[in-house]
Amino acid sequence: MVSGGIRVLMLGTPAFALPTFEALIASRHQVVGLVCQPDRPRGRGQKVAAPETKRVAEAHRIPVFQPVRLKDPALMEALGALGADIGVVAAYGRILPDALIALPPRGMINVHASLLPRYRGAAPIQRAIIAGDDVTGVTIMRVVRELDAGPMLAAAPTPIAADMTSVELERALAASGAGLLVHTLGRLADGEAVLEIPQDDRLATHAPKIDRADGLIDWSKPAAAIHNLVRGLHPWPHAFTFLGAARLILHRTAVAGPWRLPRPAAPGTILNVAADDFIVATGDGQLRLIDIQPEGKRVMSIADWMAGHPGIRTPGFSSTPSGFGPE
RNA sequence: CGCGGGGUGGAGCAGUCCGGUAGCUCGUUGGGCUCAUAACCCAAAGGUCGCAGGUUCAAAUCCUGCCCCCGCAA
Repeated sequence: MVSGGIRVLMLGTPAFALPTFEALIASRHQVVGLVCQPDRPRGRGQKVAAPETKRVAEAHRIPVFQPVRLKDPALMEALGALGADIGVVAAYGRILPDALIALPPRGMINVHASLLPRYRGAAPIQRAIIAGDDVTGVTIMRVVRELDAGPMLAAAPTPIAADMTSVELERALAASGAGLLVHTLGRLADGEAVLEIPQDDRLATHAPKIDRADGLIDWSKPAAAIHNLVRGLHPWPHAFTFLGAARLILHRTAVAGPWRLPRPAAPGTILNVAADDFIVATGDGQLRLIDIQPEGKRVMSIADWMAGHPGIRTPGFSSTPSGFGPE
């Protein structure tokens, strides 16, 4: 049973890589090293923080490499000395040079958080939610030169619940991916013939990295699209809008109604403020706000916020800060 | 020393510039009204104004130091 384990080089940086990393450590295989991004200043006050995977590696006394430059002969030599049979990549965060991909004799396999060839790229989880998909998944594929384009060894679907946020979906996919990866790796290690299905490039879509600016709400879009943006960008970087000059982050919303309006309302108009109801007009349908966060404040329910802002109606929400005071 | 906002009854806020009885909305509790209600009316409870020191007859408010929360930027 303990026989047949192989030597694995892990490449992964953030939380998404953790379940896979830990599953490998717990498996019959031997993790001989971790490659992750360098410690970087993060958060307020520019404190330097270590990647999540690094802490786990240190706890298990696994050698850690945090190269700034990947095309470094000394690095190649050091990694080569580990004698890994295969490389496992999970959200490492950079494109790998050919020499590194070719370093382990059995190549490298990758855990990707989408059903390829859809959502190749950096932000497949968020993009799937923003698009309103009701199913996504994980794919195990071979690492090739082109980003996320290698032949597929295994895949598993995961449903996206109606109000799921990115952090919740990420947890589900990370767990699913870890199981699938270890299973697939086991078959490879046992010398089983694993079918490698080429991706149909014609069906490929891209999931570019998320940017803060992606969070700016366009109220002329349908309520459902805005709701999807809010949960797709939760917990980072969050969807936001402006009320007067103040920036407001939307944490939780719901598609409301649709109520019939006595007359058409401009997108961003505050339609209804009741005891526990706050409805905003969009380009198509209405959006209910549930939890918000004013700039400089902590997250609060819309009811709490209304308690301190009685009678808020105008000027409604907009995509740019306006100088006019709401009261 | 990256930039900035904030800490005031349980919650959200005003008051701070220009020191002088601590206020608003919501919630809670009791009562009333109502067929009824998250609605309305009346009343009550509930606060060391983040912490420490200083100035002053007097500090939420001015001065000094510190702690905590958050947005932006990375």
